[in-house]
Amino acid sequence: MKENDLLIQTIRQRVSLSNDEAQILCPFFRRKSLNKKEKLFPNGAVAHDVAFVLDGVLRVWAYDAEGHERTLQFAPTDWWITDLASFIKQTPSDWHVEAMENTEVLLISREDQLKLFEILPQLQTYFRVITENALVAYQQRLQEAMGAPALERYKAFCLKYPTLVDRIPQKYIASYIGVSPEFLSKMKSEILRAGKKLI
Amino acid sequence: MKENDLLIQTIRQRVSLSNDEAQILCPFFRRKSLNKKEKLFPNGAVAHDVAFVLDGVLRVWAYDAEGHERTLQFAPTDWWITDLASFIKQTPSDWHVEAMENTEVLLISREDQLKLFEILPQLQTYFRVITENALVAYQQRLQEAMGAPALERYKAFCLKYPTLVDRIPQKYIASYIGVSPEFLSKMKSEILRAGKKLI
DNA sequence: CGAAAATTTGACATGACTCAACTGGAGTGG
DNA sequence: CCACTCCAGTTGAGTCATGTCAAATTTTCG
Repeated sequence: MKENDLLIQTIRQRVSLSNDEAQILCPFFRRKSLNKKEKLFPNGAVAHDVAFVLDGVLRVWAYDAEGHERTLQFAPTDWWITDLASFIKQTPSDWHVEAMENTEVLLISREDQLKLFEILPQLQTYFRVITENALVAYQQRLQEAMGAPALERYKAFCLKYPTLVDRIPQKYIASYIGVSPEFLSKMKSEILRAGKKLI
Repeated sequence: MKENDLLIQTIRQRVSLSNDEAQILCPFFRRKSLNKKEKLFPNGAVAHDVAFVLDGVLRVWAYDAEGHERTLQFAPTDWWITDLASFIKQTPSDWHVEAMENTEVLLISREDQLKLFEILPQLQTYFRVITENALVAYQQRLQEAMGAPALERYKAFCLKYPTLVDRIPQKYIASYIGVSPEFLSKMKSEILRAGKKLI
């Protein structure tokens, strides 16, 4: 049960959960290992599960109208991730959920998640709260995407994902903040040339 | 209680609610009228309440880095709206929630909402589900904002808010899709000139 | 009817993209 | 341990989508 410690601990940051309740919860989750570049589910399949990252990094992405990769989200340790639209409606997915490194996750299916909400009401509270917070984060990011210049969006990324900035290839950061890899490179060299500190 | 019918009916589209339960729920809501241009709460105050629109239209907006208005969301009849970040944390608000017409709403405070979740668990389910759906909508919109040209975003707006397209001033649509009012005007005349149908 | 607001239009400016060439590491196999 | 390849990153020239500013026009509404 060692591997579930992180999960329990993370949930307990938001709602109370007795040891007995934790024992009820654990069997609902399955552990899975993904190799670098491996996907959580095949292209176009239904996202049956939501993943809780134990170690490694996952990334959700899709091609845009011009055929470029656009990254919706990164998920390092103790983040939840899936194709939410596919997961909540159990319809074919539009997004790829892909490991950027060898990654360990815990999985729970939508069906089991809804069962769990019946058995442990505070789990529904937990997911309601993290969904509310995620919604706020997307609102802010949309505001940035529409109103802030690319350099500001890069700074915001560096603040939000400090552990990833020097860990993942830069082109994926570009695809997250919504600029071409070339332009991100130019912005960075501009920062250096001006001798400015980023934050 | 006539005025609460729309609320009950809207909730019943997602979760079951007996007549007795509906009677429990109603007293938690207060009715309020807003005049055109009136705000739901003063600039910078805490968003104590979330609003359910009975009639009229509300709009959530803020100034971006360059001092332009950016519209996050419109809420016509039977939509929920507030400054979510302020509402869930009960911290001072960054966004303005403003009536675009004379508008009737039902309000419930965060405190009462959380109480209600204890009394009627399916209400928590209801809000979890609509929050999940809102999150998916923001993910799609972010993907559009980053990857799709302005004309596509305008078309998407017309599909999402068909009742608003010819009801609200065009400059607010521009501030929602993230372009200048001038550029939206130019796109529209381009569509006409080309004789193309929008959808 | 008249004033204020919204929209349109045009000339010009610019941030960000494309394409192509080049540089530099990281891994691999001989 | 070298040579080769492959990907990521950099740089530059040219282009395009969208923004800015200002003026003209239309619509809204008191």
